[in-house]
Amino acid sequence: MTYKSEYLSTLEARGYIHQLTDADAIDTRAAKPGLVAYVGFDLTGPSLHIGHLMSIMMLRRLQQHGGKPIALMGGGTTKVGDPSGKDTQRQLLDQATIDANKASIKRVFERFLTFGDGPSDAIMADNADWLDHLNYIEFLRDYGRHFSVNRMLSMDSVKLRLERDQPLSFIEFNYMVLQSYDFVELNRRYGCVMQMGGSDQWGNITQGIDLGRRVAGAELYGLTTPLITNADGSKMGKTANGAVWLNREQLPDWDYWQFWRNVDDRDVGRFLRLFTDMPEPEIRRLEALEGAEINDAKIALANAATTLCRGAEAAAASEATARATFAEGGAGEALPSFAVAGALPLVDALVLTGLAASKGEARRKLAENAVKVDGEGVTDPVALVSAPARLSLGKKRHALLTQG
RNA sequence: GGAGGGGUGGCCGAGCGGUCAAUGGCAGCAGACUGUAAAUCUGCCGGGUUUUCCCUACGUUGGUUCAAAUCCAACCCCCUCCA
Repeated sequence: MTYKSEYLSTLEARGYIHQLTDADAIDTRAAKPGLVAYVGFDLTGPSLHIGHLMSIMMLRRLQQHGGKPIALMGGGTTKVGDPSGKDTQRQLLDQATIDANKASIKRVFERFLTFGDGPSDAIMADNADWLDHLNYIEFLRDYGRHFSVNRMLSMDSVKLRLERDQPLSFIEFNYMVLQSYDFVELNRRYGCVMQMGGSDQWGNITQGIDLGRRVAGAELYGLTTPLITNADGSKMGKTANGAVWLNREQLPDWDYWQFWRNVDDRDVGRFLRLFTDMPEPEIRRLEALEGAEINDAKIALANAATTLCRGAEAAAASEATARATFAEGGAGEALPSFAVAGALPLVDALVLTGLAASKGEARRKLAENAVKVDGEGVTDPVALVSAPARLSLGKKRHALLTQG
């Protein structure tokens, strides 16, 4: 499908579109300036992760094409819990945790979006502003009557739970009602006419569109992004230590850069389109590289993606460290570093630096010939090390011991 | 409220008195081969201890037993059907 609006053309060309509620209408609307669209984010953790990056990039693209993006913090809905894609209800968070998560998550948006009061400046909203003070009876009468339980039961988020004999509590069942209401509220407050999100949000989005039409006569739209998997079919964004966090406090710049540097060959072009602003001709050139040369494309991807999320300095420092560490066998300053006093058992040092999860694992790795100190293989389980030293576990994981 | 089924390591899923730190699969880590890739093969994969030892763990708490993930009791939670 070809679009006349720049926004949709770009989204289509770069692979962001999974489903649209009304492609022609959205295209027409997007062709005019000032399209207001939103994406909602749960505040279940102190940081968003790579899985959210698609949605964030959608908002960024919208702003690049003259639209007005709204990042909706789920301060209210997080207290309820989205059942989509989950087998069991998750732990409900207390207010203090939600507030802390929100403060932390906000920071990352400032890197991707420009906030302000101008026509295409981004807005950050929080649905706690309207959900916290709802009056139950009033809400049921004004909005609850527009929801068909029959229909809700048929939605994937609910149906899958029921089919698999998994529990679904009433509070979770209400999640989509509240999310639908968010859409209506954002339409009222900011003239927002489109909600975007991952493909698992389709049901929640269309419910909101229906509700908007029923209670406000508004014409609303929805757009979902595909679930991004790695070329090998696995879910994208998992590493040894869990999710790839966007916040530096949760994941150091070096690890963030390394994540992109290590993507599968087959994913390089796709990821450049989705997760960087690199122009198409340059992407074409890079993804055409073959053999060992594809590594240049991966470095370009790592630099561009890291620059966006962590800043140009973080990207440059990581690249320099990578070169020093891998190409020259030395050590770059962006490697994780730990201060120690005097000599200590190598086994303890491996645990301290996080290269091994336990002393037992450290001993096993020594026996497996996986440990190096300053590039020299060590297998002695009772060896000592003293700073300064560079510890390596395998070829990729390194840490520095410094005198302290 | 009644009847039945079920809760095992990150996940799935065996085990159903000792030989169980618990089969197998997935995920993960390391080694070989490479390009900090993929695929493949090999090893590892609760914690501690210089290792035929100790601790923790099979929903929770007690009990039976020389010995329990396995038997008994109570309780908690989930699912199904009935009321």
